[in-house]
Amino acid sequence: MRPTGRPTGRPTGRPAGRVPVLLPYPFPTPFDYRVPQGMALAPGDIVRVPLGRREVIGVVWDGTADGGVGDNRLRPVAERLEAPPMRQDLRQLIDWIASYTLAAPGEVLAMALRVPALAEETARIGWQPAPHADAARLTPKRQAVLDALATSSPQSGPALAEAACVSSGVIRAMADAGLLLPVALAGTPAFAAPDPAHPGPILSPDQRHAANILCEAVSTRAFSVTLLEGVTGSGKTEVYQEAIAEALRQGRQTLVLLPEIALSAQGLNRFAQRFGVKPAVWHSDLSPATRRRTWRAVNDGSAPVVVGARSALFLPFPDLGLVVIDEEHETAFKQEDGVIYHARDMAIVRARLCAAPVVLASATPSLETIANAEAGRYRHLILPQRHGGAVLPDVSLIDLRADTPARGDFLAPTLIQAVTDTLAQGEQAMLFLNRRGYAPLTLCRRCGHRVQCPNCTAWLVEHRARRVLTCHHCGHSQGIPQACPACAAEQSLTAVGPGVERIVEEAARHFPQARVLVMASDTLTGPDAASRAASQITGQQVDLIIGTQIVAKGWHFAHLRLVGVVDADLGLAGGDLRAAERTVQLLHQVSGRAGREAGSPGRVMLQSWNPEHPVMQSLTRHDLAGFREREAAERRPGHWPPYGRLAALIISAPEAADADRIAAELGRAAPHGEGITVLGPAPAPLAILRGRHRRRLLLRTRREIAVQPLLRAWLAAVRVPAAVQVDVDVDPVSFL
DNA sequence: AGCACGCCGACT
DNA sequence: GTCGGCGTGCTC
Repeated sequence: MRPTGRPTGRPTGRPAGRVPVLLPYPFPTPFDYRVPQGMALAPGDIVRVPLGRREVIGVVWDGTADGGVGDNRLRPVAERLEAPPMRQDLRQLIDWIASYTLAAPGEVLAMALRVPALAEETARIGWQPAPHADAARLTPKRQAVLDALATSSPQSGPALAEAACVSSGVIRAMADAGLLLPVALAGTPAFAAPDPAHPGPILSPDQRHAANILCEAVSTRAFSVTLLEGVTGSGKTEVYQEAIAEALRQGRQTLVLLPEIALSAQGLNRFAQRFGVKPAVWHSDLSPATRRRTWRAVNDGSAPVVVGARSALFLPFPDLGLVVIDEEHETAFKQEDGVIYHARDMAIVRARLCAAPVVLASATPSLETIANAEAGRYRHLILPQRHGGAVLPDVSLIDLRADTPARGDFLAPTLIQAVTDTLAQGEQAMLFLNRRGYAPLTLCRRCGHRVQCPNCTAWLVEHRARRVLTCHHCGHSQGIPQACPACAAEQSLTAVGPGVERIVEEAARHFPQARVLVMASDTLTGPDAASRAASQITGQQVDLIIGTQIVAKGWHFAHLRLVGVVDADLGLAGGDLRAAERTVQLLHQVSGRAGREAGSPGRVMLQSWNPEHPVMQSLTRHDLAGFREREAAERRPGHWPPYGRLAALIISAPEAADADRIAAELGRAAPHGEGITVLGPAPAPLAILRGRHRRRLLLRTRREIAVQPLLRAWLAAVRVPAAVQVDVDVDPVSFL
């Protein structure tokens, strides 16, 4: 990554009375406005400006207003808002991301402004009992509300509902009936200050050594990147928490980026154990009020540590002193719609703009990060052992060709026996299958018809519990037909292949006494649901966990002894560039859930039809280094990432012919030269998505050749009609 | 992104 | 004869 074409530094000579204003819309450049007499404006100021026949919010931008529009067409800035200005590093980050991803700067700005922080803080409303309330005849629930208020000061609606164990509807009804009166509450509570001196866990010598190096990086107050690599259970979190402690001692802020689903109470509790309080959190589930409060606390520095998902990248830190990216290899950091960007890479850019050190933590670092470490661009720290004497789980393969599941089953006899034994010993087991629903394919036994999505090139997935067939790409959903839609045969449709729901059904047959918990993204919506599930598991209210890939993410389940992977080959099927890498990472992470306690090693069993595959072999031998070398050897000669650069063009249109025509034109206009290769155009693997026909082109260059100038020239050479959309994906992760 | 302008089908 | 569909184009 390197900045291309970013406006540099401050303006030198701005024409008097004219400012560039970046608007949160997909215009290619900022618009110029006239500064009215008596209004002083500086870059970063939030302003209201006329646009067409409406007024919109924008940000005074850097650089010279270029006079591309004549003075006579200039319209005046309507108002400078009182909102806190956007600081320079964030403006630079927005320009940088736009330049790198080829998105319009305004689209990137829209992400940074997608915070209700610009709105005035609304007064918080609390409730107190009306004077006559206790004289009225009350239902038990209403009485509980009054009882809760009797012993406390006025409380907000949600807090009161929780205290009285009633739903918010009861509160609302009582307010409507005049039994509760609104009062303004005092200002919002501040975020408690994490205490770096709070007694934390005792670190092993390896951890101490790594922590010291990270603390040194923090106190240097300069940009650097350190890869903290350690097998699952080696205590990476405790190590980077020491770096956070150092940033706190320095009085500077820390951003911890996590994949969304890992933002559960489990991780936050570990933070609380170290620092005495929970950190500020940032994710898509926050209520508008909490978002606003958090945004302001970050902006004024009163939230010293924020743990957040990828959008936390755009928070207004005044003094960022450390960026931690946990589970660095996670593909969830790549945003795939709208502005297509990789939050890990952009967080590194932000850190560089703030002169802050970065810690990348992972048990299975991405090949990109490994290559950066090997090239000396990143420091590389390795935690070689599991912490506290725990040993790595024993990983074995089940050869499905020899140890074949019974007819209609997906679990091999060996795995069934292992689960039975584990449960008999009062310990927990987990079955992992990275596929939601009941069955991925519904097939007519009579005519062979496969039930397809009407909008996408994809089979509909049966969700038996919800009694629907649904598309995992566009969300289309329909009832399960009684007869075959093609040949009208009755009772001929049959479910083919397993999803987690079907494994649940099978588990109920084999392990009838087990208390089963299903963990899938459609059963656990949001960090709160994930937290509840985790506490059920740690509280041993569950014997058998059946889950999709969300079970892989950083959980710590002390009593989990056995992990069975139902279909270890699943991720290898697509055969794209990163299929093997992703499979190793995912299965290694899942395996890491087993037996993290000292003295009780866990077991992992991988069901595979192809146990000789290098991926399977490296997993059983815990030989990630060997796998990386093999993978590097395959990618290096062809200049595939990380030894070269990739960018994808995705052409989509409602009519296949339009997509084909533009794809062909782009193919003819493709850049060429030494070290530049263009593959395609070809139909995308998801040839139709949400009713749009899709074609792909892939640009590959040697590492020293930046793709952005090539892409800009390429796109400028082809006129694209409005019906056709061309999306640019720099550093693609997904090849669908 | 909005919002207008503009050119062809079914309604009071 | 108008209301309204959304295709194309513009907004400093």
